[in-house]
Amino acid sequence: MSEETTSKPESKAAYNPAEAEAFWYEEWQRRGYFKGDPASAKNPYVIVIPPPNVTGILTLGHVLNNTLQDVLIRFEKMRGRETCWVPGTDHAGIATQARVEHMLKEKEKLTRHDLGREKFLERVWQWKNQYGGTIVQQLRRLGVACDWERERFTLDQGLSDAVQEVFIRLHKKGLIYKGHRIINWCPKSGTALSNEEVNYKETRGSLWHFRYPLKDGSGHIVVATTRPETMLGDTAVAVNPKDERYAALIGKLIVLPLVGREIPIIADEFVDPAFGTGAVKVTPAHDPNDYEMGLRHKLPMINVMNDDASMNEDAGAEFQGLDRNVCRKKIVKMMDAAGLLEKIEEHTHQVGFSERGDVPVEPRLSEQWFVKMKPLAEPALAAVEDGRIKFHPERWTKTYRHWMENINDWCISRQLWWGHRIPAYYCQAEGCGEIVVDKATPAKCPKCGGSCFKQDEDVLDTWFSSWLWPFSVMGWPEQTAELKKFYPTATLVTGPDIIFFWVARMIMSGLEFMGEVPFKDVYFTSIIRDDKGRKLSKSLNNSPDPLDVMAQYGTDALRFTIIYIAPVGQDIRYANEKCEIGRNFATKLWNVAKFRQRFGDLTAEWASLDTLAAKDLFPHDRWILARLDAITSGTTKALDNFDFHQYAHDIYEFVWNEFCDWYLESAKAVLNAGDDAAKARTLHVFDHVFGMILRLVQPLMPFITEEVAHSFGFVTKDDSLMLAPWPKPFADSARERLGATPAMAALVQGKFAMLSGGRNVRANYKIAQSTKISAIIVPTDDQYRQLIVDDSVSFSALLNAEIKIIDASEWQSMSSTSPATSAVVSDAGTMYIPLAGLIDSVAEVAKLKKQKEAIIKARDGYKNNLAKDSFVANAPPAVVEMTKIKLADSEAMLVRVNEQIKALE
RNA sequence: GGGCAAUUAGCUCAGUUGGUUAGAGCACUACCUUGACAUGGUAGGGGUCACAGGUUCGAGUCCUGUAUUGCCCA
Repeated sequence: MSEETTSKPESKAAYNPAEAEAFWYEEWQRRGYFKGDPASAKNPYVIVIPPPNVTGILTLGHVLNNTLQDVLIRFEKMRGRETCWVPGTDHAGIATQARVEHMLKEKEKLTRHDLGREKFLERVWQWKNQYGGTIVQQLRRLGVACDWERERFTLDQGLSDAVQEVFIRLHKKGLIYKGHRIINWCPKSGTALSNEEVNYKETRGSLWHFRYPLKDGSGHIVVATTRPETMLGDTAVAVNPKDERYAALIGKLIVLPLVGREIPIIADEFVDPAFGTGAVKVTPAHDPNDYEMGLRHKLPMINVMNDDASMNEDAGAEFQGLDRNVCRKKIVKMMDAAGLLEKIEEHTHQVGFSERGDVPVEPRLSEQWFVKMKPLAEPALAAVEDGRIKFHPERWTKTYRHWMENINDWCISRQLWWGHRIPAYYCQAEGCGEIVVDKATPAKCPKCGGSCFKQDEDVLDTWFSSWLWPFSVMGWPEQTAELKKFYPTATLVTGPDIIFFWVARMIMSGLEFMGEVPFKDVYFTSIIRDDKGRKLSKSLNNSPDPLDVMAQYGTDALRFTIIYIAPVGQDIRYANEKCEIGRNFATKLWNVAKFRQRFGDLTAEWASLDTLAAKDLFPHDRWILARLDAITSGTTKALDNFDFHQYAHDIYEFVWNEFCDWYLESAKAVLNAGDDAAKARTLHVFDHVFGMILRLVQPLMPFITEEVAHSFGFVTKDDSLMLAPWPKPFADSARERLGATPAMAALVQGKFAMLSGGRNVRANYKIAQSTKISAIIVPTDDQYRQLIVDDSVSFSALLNAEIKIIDASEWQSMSSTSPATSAVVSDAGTMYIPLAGLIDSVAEVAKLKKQKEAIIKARDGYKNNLAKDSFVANAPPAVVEMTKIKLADSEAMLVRVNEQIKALE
């Protein structure tokens, strides 16, 4: 360790996150703490990272997602599991290719076609090697415990082998096929897309009503369309067979305007008589529904567009070469001129946009490779339905089920160069047309014996490699030690936006190729928005750079904050200023350390409480131990249930509002005033609780906890908090021996309430905190009496008061002669604070009367309940019992309040 | 059109299988630089839990409907 990071906290004014972060991350890595050992005998706990795009830079989404994974890994490591978190990136076909193409155009005025495939790919690899590591470097800044030696890239040799193997196996099984289908074409990227890569957006457009003249001259039929340019590819007009308006026209021919083609009027159930005119033009090569109709009615399918969405020669000489939008305007103009434009309606409809290009996709008929999904989907759906895989929050199973039950075949070919090239080879012999799917160019055509082959030009969808990620990163198809030990993985943490793209498909491929689910739990993260609820985006400039945030507030602060503010299953509203929560919390921990530093070295046996028993301890000691016990159970349960929000809140509340506000201040009094034995026992309890707090916080704030643990000797120099065992709740016997029971904790809390009441009096009468007051306490019963007596050192200090503990009869005789007092009536007893000359009787009476009203209201509630037979009969006995106690307590308190009111009036 | 969520303090959110007088952070008010911490402390103000019905001894919590908002799918 360096001088800087081992220096004692007291030597620094404030915690310096940057130093600790840089030092410890290196150190953890150097010591090999992130490595997962497949030879370990321990029960494995494995996560594969959702591989970020190699083009990506760190966003808040990554911060959230990876912090969650890191919390789980660190938590499970402390619980004794053999943890392994496999990192990596994906090659992001379209995005990366577009990036490099853009760069080439800007800098060298070249297109990829100018360079040719091979040279272009060289340039992409060059780019990848230079810039592609950005995000994984940035991830390290976040402190993630990834096993970097296992870092993978989807275009690595091993992963590419897996892709090939899978393609060949599925093809052999008949689950991969090549066919003509209507696909979503992205004119900007120049490639086919899968259905999942299309986002539907509500778009204001027009509904054009065109008159299509009947061939026999008997009139016309009016069709409505949102895409006039596609009329050039129309091969029919369809009406609903039940639609009486058109019954007589079915079977007649139409002369397609501007084109002159004769097309039939057909009847098809699909047509909605209520939409538009009830008659629709049918363009089978440019619309999925029309395509289906085309198949049913054996219509010709005429593709009228080029790859860039300009019109092709089949659109007719007059339109060839026009962009689809230009063509649209021209068609409308010409139809209008011909008197065939009946009307134009405003029309809002859903238009599919390319996820990548953000331009409207063009549905068109095209020959592509597809995966047949139904046979893969069925077992994948079953795995989630029967609980082999659990989704958190559970409701996402519905989304999953709906998609799985309505699944379409997956278009996997992309007209790109950057990616896994499809392992299909076409026999070039004249008239043969054989396609061979294999790992390498075949030597001989099985059909014609020819030896000249050409490999398919296209590459595979990036998700076609990502869906193998949980096992391809472990070396599949080789049967490696990693695969045996680490598959299936434990938990997947990802965003619900890729449930179809990735999660569902990984489940399919895991079951298909490994025969086992790829993970057991899937935690779906929240989506991060800005504080106004808008999505984070570059164009809105509302997307903070996490590196800046970490520099400003500290990595631990950002990690803590993002988990702390993440609502359960809802979107996160993020603003940089919220990181103050995490920063302040880190500072709080740091200051606890600074405080503790003043009282010497760590208690040697801090980790064990075996030498302590209730009789040695102050009530406030027993209280903090009881609270630690509860918080240990609570945080463990929260993490077991992926309730990260609960975990962060529990630990925050405990540290701040219980440990610091009450325990530390109580202990301070003993440490400043008590005897040596009491001081030693207090430090023992303090150190135990603080040590356990550091362990409980470690998964969430690994840097500051490690730093503090080392500076105090909670861990030895060569050890780490990362390797410390996760705290366990007390055994029943220990809880009893220490007297650290929930019942005890409740009594001590009653004492604290009395103290708050006393402080309230001080505040109301503006008595300076430095002014010592006196307080006469009449405890409610012996239990409270003993407790206040035992804690009198801290009690006096916390109120800065000289206290006198007496019983009710003593007070009776005292009160007649003593000066006016302010009274605090609480569960623990009544505290009288003499305020000679200061007392404001009117205000005192008002305060007491307000309290009286509240007590009466509560008491009546209890009374009414108990008066009802139905309540006593139906409510659980424990509730009835508690109500009786509350009734008795409130009546007793009412008596005390009344007495005091009487005394003042 | 179908589905999923959400609606609790000025703002952002908790609130476990229905059971004490509904909580936290931020913001707000007053006081306080006290030997851990002003990135702080103490005390305090602030909510008819979206609305309307219903079930129940008891509803923020369960059911039905309505309104508003967001997301997903077609």
